[in-house]
Amino acid sequence: MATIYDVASHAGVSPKTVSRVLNGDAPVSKKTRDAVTAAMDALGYVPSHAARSMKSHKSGLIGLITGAISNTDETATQTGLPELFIVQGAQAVIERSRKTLLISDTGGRLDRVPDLVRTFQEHRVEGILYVADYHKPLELTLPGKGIPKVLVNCFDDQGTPAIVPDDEGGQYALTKAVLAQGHRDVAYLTLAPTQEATKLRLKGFKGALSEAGIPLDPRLVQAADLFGSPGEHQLIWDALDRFFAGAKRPTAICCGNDRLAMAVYGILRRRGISVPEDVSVVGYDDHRLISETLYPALTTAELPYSAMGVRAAQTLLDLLEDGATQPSAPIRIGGQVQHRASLIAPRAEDTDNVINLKGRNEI
Amino acid sequence: MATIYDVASHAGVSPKTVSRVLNGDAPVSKKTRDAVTAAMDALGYVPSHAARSMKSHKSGLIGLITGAISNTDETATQTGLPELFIVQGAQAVIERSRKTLLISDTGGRLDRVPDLVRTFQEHRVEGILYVADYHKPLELTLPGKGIPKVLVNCFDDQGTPAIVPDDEGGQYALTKAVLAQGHRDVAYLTLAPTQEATKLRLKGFKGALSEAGIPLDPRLVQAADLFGSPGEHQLIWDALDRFFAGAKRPTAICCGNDRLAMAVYGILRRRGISVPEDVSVVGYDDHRLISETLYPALTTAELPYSAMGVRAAQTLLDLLEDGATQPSAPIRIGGQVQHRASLIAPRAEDTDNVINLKGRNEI
DNA sequence: CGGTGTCATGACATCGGTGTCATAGAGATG
DNA sequence: CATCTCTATGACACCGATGTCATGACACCG
Repeated sequence: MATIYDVASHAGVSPKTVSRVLNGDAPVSKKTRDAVTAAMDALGYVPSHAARSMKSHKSGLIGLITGAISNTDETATQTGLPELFIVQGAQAVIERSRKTLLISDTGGRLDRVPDLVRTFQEHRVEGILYVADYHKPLELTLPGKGIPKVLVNCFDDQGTPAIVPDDEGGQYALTKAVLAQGHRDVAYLTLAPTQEATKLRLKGFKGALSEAGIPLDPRLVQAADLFGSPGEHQLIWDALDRFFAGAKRPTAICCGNDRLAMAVYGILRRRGISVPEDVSVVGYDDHRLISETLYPALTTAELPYSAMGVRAAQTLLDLLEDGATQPSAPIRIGGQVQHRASLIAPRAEDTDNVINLKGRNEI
Repeated sequence: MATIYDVASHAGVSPKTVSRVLNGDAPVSKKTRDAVTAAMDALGYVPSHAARSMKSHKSGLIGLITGAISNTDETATQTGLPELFIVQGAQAVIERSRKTLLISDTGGRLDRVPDLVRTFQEHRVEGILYVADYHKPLELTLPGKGIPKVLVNCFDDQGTPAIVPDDEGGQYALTKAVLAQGHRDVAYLTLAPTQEATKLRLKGFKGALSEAGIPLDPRLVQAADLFGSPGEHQLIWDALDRFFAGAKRPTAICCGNDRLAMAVYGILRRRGISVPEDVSVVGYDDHRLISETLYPALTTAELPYSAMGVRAAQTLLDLLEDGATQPSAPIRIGGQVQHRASLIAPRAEDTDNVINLKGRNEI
């Protein structure tokens, strides 16, 4: 590979002059510049990042740690939308700022994080983005003291800058959209109750109900997420059994994510219940591969992963410019409700019922 | 950040001795080694990759170009399985060889490839993996003359090493599995006819049919892929209309990918046809988010993206060791047929029919 | 006891750029 | 024409590692 010295002698100038042409940081006569440029082309010269960053003490690298890239089939916790979309958003921003993203993954094994950070340190990354596979508290202490960091989809209690989805607000808005269609008996098939998202979304769900003056029927809230493992279909059957066991059958079902909604579609069909005529179904994530392809297309709340990635990268870049930072609460990113064919108004008899209720409540 | 000089003076030895401790390439007395190690710990020393690679002329970096990471929502050509899984496989292998993967993405725009390669060259990557989003001919000439490259999911006519899926073999095996259940009237809802995968799989489909002595009914082969765009559901309706228009209705439907199968499930339900009792459905890709979650779970052929990534990385590493390489044909990677609930034997009357036919053919 | 080999260590140059400072000319000015 | 600015360029050191070669301290040998 050609060096700046090769270019210099080829063009009959000093290496420093070549450097000046490269960086445009000092006047160079047009004649010299042309000669240098021609030499660079002729030799196929590309400057060495290593030499540059060594002198400048700036690597121009941002490290990103994720589990997405090698969620091995074994550990595959396909909770919802792949973190990949977060990486997308971050990549776009980082690249625009003329830095390079160094992506590493844990392969699903947290104990590999120190190694990855070590590699980042060898490369002298200027900052680190740590991306979790779903909204959760940070499960470890990140090494790499002194390197600015931004957490994405997770948060710690040290005040490290963190970007998380607004689960409560998203479920609230989605539930409002369901109620706006006239539904009053709304079931909620949640993800695992231990998950951060479940707790927050349940809050949003309850908030929307109570605001509409609808008491929460505990029978209509069931958990049914096994991360896609074999027993899950059975779990959903059972949950639906409970939903439809009572006198007042739900006219709409909220699902913990689009993946659950996909399973619910199939199971409802098997039970002779059609979507959306008999019961409306909504998901969460707006995993478009699912939500747009399902028939009927799925109404869902956007999990704004791409926007979160963008925001995280911006936050990190700001942090790199400003230097110090004070602890702050996680930044919550909101998403849109995507209204599609799976959500319609309940049948007339139910609607009447609802209108009566409504009347009663409001008078 | 501490340097080797800091460590040296802290330990009271020369920088070169610190280097020896780091690399273990020359004898160092235990006492000295302990002092150096202690100094490194005390200072939090991490060697500089830049300085090392400058001296050694080896970057230890492998570049990977993909479109996966920022398939913007606009261009989102969600044809099947995300290339992500290819990246996974490659990452695992590269990491095991103590190299670092530098991942860049085109953001769906091919014209950015030269920039990315340029960045790779600045970092002096030792090799490049180019990953296409679906099986296709390479659409551009890759810059970066002299850098060993391996194509994944695509191929050129220059004999560049390439790793592609065995689409023909996969569809052949899958179709055989369908026929083995006793189906004789099998429809095929293909992806866009221009796609490499469509051509190859159709070959496999036809091969399996003809081997079973079943003539191909052209009416039972329809294309219906719009990459998930809005008009697609209608397209599938129409294709299914044609399938069920004739006297002999298909008892099984092969779909171009799992995503199409997901849409087909919904549309069949709407038409009052149950899966798998009335008609069996199979997909392609084994996109487990879909195939395992759909109810009933989907029989499908594995698109071995992870294995392809592994093979590609290995091929590249071999190439780096051996040096020169002679042009070769693309390496085809086969996948397994995943038998799940969506494929069962056709109803008795059809089976009788089949048995008759079979009898006729065999006698 | 001098010669020789081994072990442990250090001095110094080098990789490919860039920052600092010096300097040769070309014009401008008085 | 001497002096003063600029402009354009080069010499040289340095960033943080490591390869090469040299050397001091012993131990061993005859």
